Amino acid sequence: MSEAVSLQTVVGVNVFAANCPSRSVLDHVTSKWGVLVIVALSGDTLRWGELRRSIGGISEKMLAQTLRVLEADGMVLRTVQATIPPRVDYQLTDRGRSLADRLIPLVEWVGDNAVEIVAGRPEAGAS
Amino acid sequence: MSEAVSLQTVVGVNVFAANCPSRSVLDHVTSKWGVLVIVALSGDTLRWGELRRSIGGISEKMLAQTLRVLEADGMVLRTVQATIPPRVDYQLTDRGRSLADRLIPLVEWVGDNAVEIVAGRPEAGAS
DNA sequence: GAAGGTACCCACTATTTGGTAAGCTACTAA
DNA sequence: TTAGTAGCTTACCAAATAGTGGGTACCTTC
Repeated sequence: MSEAVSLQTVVGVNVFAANCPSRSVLDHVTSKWGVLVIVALSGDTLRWGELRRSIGGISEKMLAQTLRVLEADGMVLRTVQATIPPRVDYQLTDRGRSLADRLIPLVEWVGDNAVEIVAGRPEAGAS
Repeated sequence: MSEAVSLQTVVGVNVFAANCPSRSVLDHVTSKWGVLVIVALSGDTLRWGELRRSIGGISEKMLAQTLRVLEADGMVLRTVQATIPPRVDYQLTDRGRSLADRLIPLVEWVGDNAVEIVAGRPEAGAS
């Protein structure tokens, strides 16, 4: 059990504790849409509409909600230009970029292994 | 936009496409309890009860459900010994271990940054 | 004989998450 | 005049997720 224990010891807070506030952070950074938003912004600054179009299947509601959470956690910076039509830019903060460095390998892993994993799943109604 | 585009190009499938099957894999590996189970098992094999006790706050139902999903995706291996009382061991497969290699840096990042992030959040009911 | 441990499953309920569709402001183009 | 654009917000509803409490089987300990 050496490794798992050392993990809990090394980090400042214990993610394995039920009431640890880090749990909320973990939930945000591993949320369904949060991951994709962070990775999408890892390339460069995107406008609202660009973000919406680049993340297939996201609804406006979910995009807005996800961006608000990520902004509150200091991962994403929102810049409004009061022009007509309005222009709103989203970019990663330093913190967001350091998070993206951890998320990109994960997303790449999913991309590399997804086909195999899906193909290997037992069928739901197998006899 | 070079980086974000190259990310989509490099991986075999496009995680940004709405109907891509990789989305389900992404959902599983970033699920609330899935992350903690994988990381907990990264140290070594654990029994059902050990797993339950080491992940604070998880219910039996959620642990069972999470383990079934991870087993179906080939991340976790379940070994039953038909002794009395029954003994069931859970361990990572090779695939699970390679996933853990991507998840541990993320969880460590959360552990290192959680305090700062939580402290910096705007207060909900600020005047 | 009652209680406890192990590793679950099942039904029911509650909470959270997510989707759909509409509306909003202020403009421009047809 | 109507439609369209940009970037949202709100209300309503469906679905997924999560918790509770019970039951199971078989044995050991009190």
